[in-house]
Amino acid sequence: MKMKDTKGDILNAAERLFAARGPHATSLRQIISSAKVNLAAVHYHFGSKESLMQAVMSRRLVPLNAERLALLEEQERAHGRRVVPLAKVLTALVGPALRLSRNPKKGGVVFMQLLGRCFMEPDPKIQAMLDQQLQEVAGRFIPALQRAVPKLPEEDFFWRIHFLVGAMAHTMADAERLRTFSGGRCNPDDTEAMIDHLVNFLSAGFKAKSR
Amino acid sequence: MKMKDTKGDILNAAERLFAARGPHATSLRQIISSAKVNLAAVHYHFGSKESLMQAVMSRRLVPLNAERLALLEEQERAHGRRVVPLAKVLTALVGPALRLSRNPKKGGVVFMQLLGRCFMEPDPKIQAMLDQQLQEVAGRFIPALQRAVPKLPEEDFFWRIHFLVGAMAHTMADAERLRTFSGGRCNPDDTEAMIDHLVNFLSAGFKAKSR
DNA sequence: GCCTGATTCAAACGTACGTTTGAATGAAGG
DNA sequence: CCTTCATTCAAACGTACGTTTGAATCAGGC
Repeated sequence: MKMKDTKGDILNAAERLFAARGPHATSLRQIISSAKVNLAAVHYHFGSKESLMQAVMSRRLVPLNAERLALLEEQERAHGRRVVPLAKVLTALVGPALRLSRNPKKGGVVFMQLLGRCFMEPDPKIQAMLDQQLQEVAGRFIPALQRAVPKLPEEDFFWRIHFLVGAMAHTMADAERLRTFSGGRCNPDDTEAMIDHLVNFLSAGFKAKSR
Repeated sequence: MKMKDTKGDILNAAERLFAARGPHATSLRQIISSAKVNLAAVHYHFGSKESLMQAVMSRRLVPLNAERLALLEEQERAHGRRVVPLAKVLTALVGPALRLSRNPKKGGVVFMQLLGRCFMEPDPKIQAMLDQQLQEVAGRFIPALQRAVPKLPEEDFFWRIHFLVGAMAHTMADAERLRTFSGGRCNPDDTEAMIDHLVNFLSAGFKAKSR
């Protein structure tokens, strides 16, 4: 009855270390030392460091993106033929990602940080992987957002999507920094407050008059 | 009359490669090969890879931050005892950084990208360096921003600073991505338009009613 | 009890890294 | 001309990396 879950142990250790130091700055030897498994086990189970990274991301991203799409569909169902309000769409998009920090079974704050970092990662391999994972989400959310701000010129609209991604990624990657920076006035552990602040900020930004 | 500027060549090559692949993923050998200098020259002139990185950043950041402070002071002088409007403060903060891309003598889009990446860098050494370089700017701009939105509760205020940093950093690090993502509708080469879009977005976000 | 296939393991592979060394080079001063 | 000092250079240092290998271990089926 050993039941040692080598594969899962590697995934968990890799997730934690990738998030803390970045994928490039994390070595396989650090991972296997933390997971207490043999070095060759990584290549046996995953094939390469790059495939391991992909597995780390997929494990969490697939359900996360499914949740985003489900929330959006729920809103669209609830609103029938009417347009889903901007704040509802934004909440369906950023809520599941930020809420990760409240769910240790899904990686908790650790994976949230890793996901935030990946948005900023220069490595084209990681970029391609992320783009692929986000393709469906983008395809569904962009039209929904556009319907929510129908009078906004397309150029403004895409700039604001860009700012949205930046604000969201930075919040995911480094919410903890805000605690000290704000002198304790902000508490990143209060996830729902964090979501409200972000959605509130983004909503106002999206609704700004174009110039 | 050789006049070869080894030190400058290294700085330029390092800046370009650090920005393109990230400091951690760039090796000294890639840098010296691009700069066409000897490997030992890096340690002769800079001492270590880390010091080189610091030199790369300081060369641009010192004048950049000076420009930010000068613009802010100019606004404060122009407005006398009245409060400097939010958009003016934001422009003084993000304008000089985004305008880098128009000034090849100051590193152009290359350094802008590197600076954006550094905000997201996990490496504590880089974080400490950035914090130190930004200390004076933060100390001057935060009160100015706070005066510009005096009715905003402090908790909201600091969250929005956080979102501001994320949107700005992402815009600096990856404005080019928006060109393809928007299907050509957005043109990151038009720096002044980029600044307007960002300031417009951030202003609306900062002015949003607290909930 | 042995065979089979999946898993674990210690050891080594070749490569690339940041850094150091010590000699060669080159211009300036006496 | 010789010394001096800063700079450049080729070569090597030791270390760490991702990956591969082949044998050891283990479980379950016949």
